[in-house]
Amino acid sequence: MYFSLFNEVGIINQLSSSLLERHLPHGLLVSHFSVLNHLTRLGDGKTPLQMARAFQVPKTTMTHTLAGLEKAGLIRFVPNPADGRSKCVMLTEAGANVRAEAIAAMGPDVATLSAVVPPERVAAILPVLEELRRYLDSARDAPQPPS
Amino acid sequence: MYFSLFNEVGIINQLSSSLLERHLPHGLLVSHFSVLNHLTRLGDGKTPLQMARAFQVPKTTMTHTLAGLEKAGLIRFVPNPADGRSKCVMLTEAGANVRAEAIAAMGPDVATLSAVVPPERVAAILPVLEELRRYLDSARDAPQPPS
DNA sequence: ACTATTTAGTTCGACATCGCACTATAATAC
DNA sequence: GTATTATAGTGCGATGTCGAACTAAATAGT
Repeated sequence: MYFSLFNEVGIINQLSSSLLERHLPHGLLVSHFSVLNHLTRLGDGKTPLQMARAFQVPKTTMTHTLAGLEKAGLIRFVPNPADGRSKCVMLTEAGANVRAEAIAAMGPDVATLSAVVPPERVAAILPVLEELRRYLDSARDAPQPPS
Repeated sequence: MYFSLFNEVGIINQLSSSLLERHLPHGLLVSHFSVLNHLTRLGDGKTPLQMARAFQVPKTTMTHTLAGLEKAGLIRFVPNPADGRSKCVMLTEAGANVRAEAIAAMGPDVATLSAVVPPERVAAILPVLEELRRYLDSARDAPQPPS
């Protein structure tokens, strides 16, 4: 049954990604949107490594994603005053706008979705998913116990 | 909140994939395992296109995945007697063994997981996820992913 | 103070995914 | 029966992801 669970999760991830990307400016992926969203909700000034950890992706992936966002003018880097090796990621106005527009563009879809799968049900499954994620996260670096 | 949902789903997908791949022979990915699993549970003799649709992936992706499995000797192709353009995917003994061994190797992990997130809770959220998937699938209208 | 180790970030290479264009076969039209 | 259209699968190119090795800066050990 756990296989079915992971199977569903995989397909939902695929479908939701492509659905979201349809509402983003050309060339922007979910990974880019997620970063913009993160910076908006939790405030900018984070370092790339912090964000890599937040998204559970390798830092090389974050480097790549941030490079794309900077090239598009949606974020900019400032040196980290507390650490010469590091940078701080700052959201630009263009970046905030792109995020806001994407969310607005998704409004109708979310509305339709919430009619099919009401928020209560989502709220009901979220804690389970979070727990699942925490377990998987903890099992990520811990090899299977000796048997 | 739906964003959080998709975010969790994305991370869970990532983590569960790498966890599963740790128990697969070197070079085999989740996509390969999923195909072996599918052929075992639903019977072999399916065409590549049928499988592409079942997994919601473009057919080019399925071509690639199946090529890898054939190269590893885990499946083999036979011509489709009903359609000269098509093939049938057959599971080999080696393929069935690899699947069985991977599942056995995951046993302890699944056991640990089921202690943290008991089967009842998984059973409770699966229908919601399935409904979510059905909606997303139906909303995937204009473009042509598979087929 | 000086060296060793750790850490932030990048570069590079490997590879999975996927869209587009193409071939071959089947189904349909007329 | 031939021409048109639709379908199954593949080759190719572009791109995202990620591991390994690298550079530079910070911290720990002595």
